[in-house]
Amino acid sequence: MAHSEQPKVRVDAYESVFGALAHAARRQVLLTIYFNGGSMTAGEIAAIFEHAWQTTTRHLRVLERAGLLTHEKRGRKRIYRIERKRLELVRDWLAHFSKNSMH
Amino acid sequence: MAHSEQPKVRVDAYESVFGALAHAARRQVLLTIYFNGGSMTAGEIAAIFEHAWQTTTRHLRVLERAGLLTHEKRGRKRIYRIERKRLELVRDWLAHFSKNSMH
DNA sequence: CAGTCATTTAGCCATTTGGCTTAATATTGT
DNA sequence: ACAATATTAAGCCAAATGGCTAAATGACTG
Repeated sequence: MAHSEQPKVRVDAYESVFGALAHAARRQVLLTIYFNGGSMTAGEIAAIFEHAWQTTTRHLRVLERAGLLTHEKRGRKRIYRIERKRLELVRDWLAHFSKNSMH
Repeated sequence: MAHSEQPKVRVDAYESVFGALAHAARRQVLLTIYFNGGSMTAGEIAAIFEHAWQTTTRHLRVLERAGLLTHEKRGRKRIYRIERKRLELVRDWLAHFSKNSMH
């Protein structure tokens, strides 16, 4: 019966999104996918880094848990897509500092 | 001779700012200071949390290193002030995802 | 089916983080 | 000077993070 579960969900959303953005490699992943048209395979993404593939896989998982990426299987490839909408959560948080309440 | 030292500075800026925002307590500090008119003493800030003061001091240090806070001594108190301008760095980063380059 | 390709999962390990407690410092009031 | 106040600094420790390597999965190819 629609008992507000929303707030906690939201809070955790901030937690996971800000957490995900806290690593340079993950920010880089988002930018790269975006400038590549919005989606890329795991392999293409991994190729932009020097560190081991598996490390990138881990970053992708973090980004996905945060809702910033989704993936879709296409044969033996996995295509990751950026969820631009999810980034708005950051913008929303920043907006608090513009509501010029009482200054 | 103005050899571009700017880029690295900028990159580290993203690193420290996003890093600082990755912890709920630190986001809370910023919001609280902001809604308190932009500045608060260390004690007032510490009072909003259940954990030990010293832990808050640590968070304040992180926020300050990131340029999101500055402080000023006033007798035995330390007044922390939010640097709203610094938050624009986040907005700037997000802006990359609006430049509808090639989509 | 055996082999290769694309990718993830699992598990190890060093480093960082974020609590805590116990000093230390600096400023003010008596 | 002495005690009290406001606050940071230092150092300990458990937990989280982010690398790595080795193994597993799942799809395609001959």
